[in-house]
Amino acid sequence: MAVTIHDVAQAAGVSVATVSRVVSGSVHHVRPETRARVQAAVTQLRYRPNLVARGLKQRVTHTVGLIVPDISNPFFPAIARGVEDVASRAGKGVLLCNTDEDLTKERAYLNLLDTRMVDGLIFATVGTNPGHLRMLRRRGVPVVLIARAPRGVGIDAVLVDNRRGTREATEHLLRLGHRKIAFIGGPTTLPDAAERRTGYEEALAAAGIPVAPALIRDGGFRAEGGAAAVGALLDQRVPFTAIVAANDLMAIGAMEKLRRRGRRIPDDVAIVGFDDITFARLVEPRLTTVAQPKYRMGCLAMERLLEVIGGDRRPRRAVLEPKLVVRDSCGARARGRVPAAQRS
Amino acid sequence: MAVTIHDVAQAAGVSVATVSRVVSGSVHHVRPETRARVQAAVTQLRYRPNLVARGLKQRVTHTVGLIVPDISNPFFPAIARGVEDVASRAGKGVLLCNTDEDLTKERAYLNLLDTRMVDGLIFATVGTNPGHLRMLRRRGVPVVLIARAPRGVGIDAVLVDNRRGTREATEHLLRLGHRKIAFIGGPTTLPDAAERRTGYEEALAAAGIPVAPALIRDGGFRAEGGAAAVGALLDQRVPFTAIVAANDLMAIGAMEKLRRRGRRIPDDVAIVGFDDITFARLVEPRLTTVAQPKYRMGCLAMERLLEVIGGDRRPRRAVLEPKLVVRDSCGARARGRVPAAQRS
DNA sequence: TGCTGTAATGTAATCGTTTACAGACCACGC
DNA sequence: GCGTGGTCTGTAAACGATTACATTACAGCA
Repeated sequence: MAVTIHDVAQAAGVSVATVSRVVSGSVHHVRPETRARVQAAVTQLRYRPNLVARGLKQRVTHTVGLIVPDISNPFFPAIARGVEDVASRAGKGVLLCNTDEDLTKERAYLNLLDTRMVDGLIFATVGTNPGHLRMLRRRGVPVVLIARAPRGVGIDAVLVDNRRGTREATEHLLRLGHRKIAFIGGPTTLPDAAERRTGYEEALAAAGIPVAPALIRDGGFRAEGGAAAVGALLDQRVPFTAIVAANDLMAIGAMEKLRRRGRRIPDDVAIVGFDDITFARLVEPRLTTVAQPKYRMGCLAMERLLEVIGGDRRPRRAVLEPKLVVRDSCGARARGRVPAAQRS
Repeated sequence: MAVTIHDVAQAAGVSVATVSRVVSGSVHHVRPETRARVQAAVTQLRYRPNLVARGLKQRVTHTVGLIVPDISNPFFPAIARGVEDVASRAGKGVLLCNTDEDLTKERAYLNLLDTRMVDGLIFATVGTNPGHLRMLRRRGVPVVLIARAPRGVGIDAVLVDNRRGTREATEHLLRLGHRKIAFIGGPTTLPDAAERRTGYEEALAAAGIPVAPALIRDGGFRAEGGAAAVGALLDQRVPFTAIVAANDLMAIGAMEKLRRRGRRIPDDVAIVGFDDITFARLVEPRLTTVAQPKYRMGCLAMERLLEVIGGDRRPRRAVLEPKLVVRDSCGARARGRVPAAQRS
């Protein structure tokens, strides 16, 4: 059915080797006249080399795997987009895998991607337990981790400085006069959730404010979790005037809950998120948040992966600086108003 | 480096054909004893068949292409997730492609996916001009369109009833007493944008209300466009008490703008969106919207694609019913309050 | 003239599978 | 005793490319 290299060879009156040399732009010499004849046949027959066959022979499939917990989590699409943009420019395809942070699925995908002979992997997932990673490393599979990386595994990674992010967010609130700042964190088993909490604690410590366990809650990185955490805070009458949320989803969930309980933002409670997902600037009030350069992280990860595939094997990790984007949810931009903590 | 079928054959003391028969679960008979020997060798050597080689021989790559305009547009991740879930259950991989609705990119991807011998394609993109589609059809590539389908091309598709969606949204506002209802639409070149507008006009017509061109604006399906459209409406002092937006992004942009101009939602202006993206229920007030079953659409499209790949060639299109999700942005749930249009 | 080197092209092996075909073996029925 | 038919297994030819190696032709040179 499809046109093969044999058809072209026959049409041009040459051997398949010659066609291959012309088509794949090999270094070998081909007489200009022959080359022209082959090219004519190629265009006439609309020949396009079969990448599967080529992949089998050359052991390069021009395919990479992108493993995320859940593409419908708003944090990942921008990353995926960055990865795909760079990949497609380099002629590589991106196989999308959702693991739901389920170890079984993750293992299954890893095996699958191996049998598919992908050229490399980008891991933007949590469940990356070092066992897997070490195995991949041993097998020599090019891998780049993104957003999360277990300590002590010598693998390339593109990360942001989580600690610095929450530290700056907390410092911002301190500067605005807040002293009772709650923290809604992610599952503490995740390294980045732990780092974000550390940043918050560091900022408090530097300001000479003791860390109050009652002010620290787990919101599981989900909007509902953020709402629940705030609900508990209010129910237990723990006093607070500001919140640092370890991601935007929880911040938005918290805002919603605060509003239902009659608290105004930022007048009664100031809040800062983390990630800067698309909707951070669409909620009301617009959410002040620590921006992760998600798209750029995706690009960088793919660029690094291309280098690793190209043979560069000295694990490097890029740690990007997060950036505090000040909007309206913390009261800093409300010139006329005075933060709740300073009133009365 | 990698373990091949030859290694297994040697280890088990049989031919590669026998190994293949055991591994691929072919119908051929293999003596239980031999089978056991082979299986032992397989597990001992950790053999896993090379899908590239298998694909070349069987002309099946267990890969499908998913073509979307932009995965970072919040409408698509849920679709992608549905597609991927069903695909992975069927042992197929999903190659993600972003076209930005650019015809050149689209064509490039189509060629690429062809040379990669993908088993089929899911097109969740706008730029689907019938030329492409007809070519695919001619080549016999299994294709399923999702969310958008040009008329008159006999290709499988999974759609929602756009007209009905906006009609119900508009009827809902009419029932609440609104008479001056603005419509913020998408680019009218897109068939679904046109359908949504038609639904709005039908509802007005059925209520005996003339369609006022001044109330109809193009928001380009983007948040900024929604804001701009509302801004223009206000600047030109076109009176309106409610808005139907052809997607949630525009609705959210519009809400933001209304708020900045001092209009309260839903008291001064009621608003209904379309799509029910994740954030529709996170904005304040929570957005009433016409829900598209995005995840299910992804699942259905992939299920249908599997059937088409399996040989079922009679184009079928599934038209799903959208569902109006009533939240707080239209005033229907605010029992104590009276819609602005009925006040004084 | 004959030898050598190089450019241009062809032949065939290879990548790792599947599978058509053939052969070996055995039991069975006549 | 001998064909016949059924299992089981092996051999080798695909799939569609790349590429090591062989071959040819011809120019340059002694």
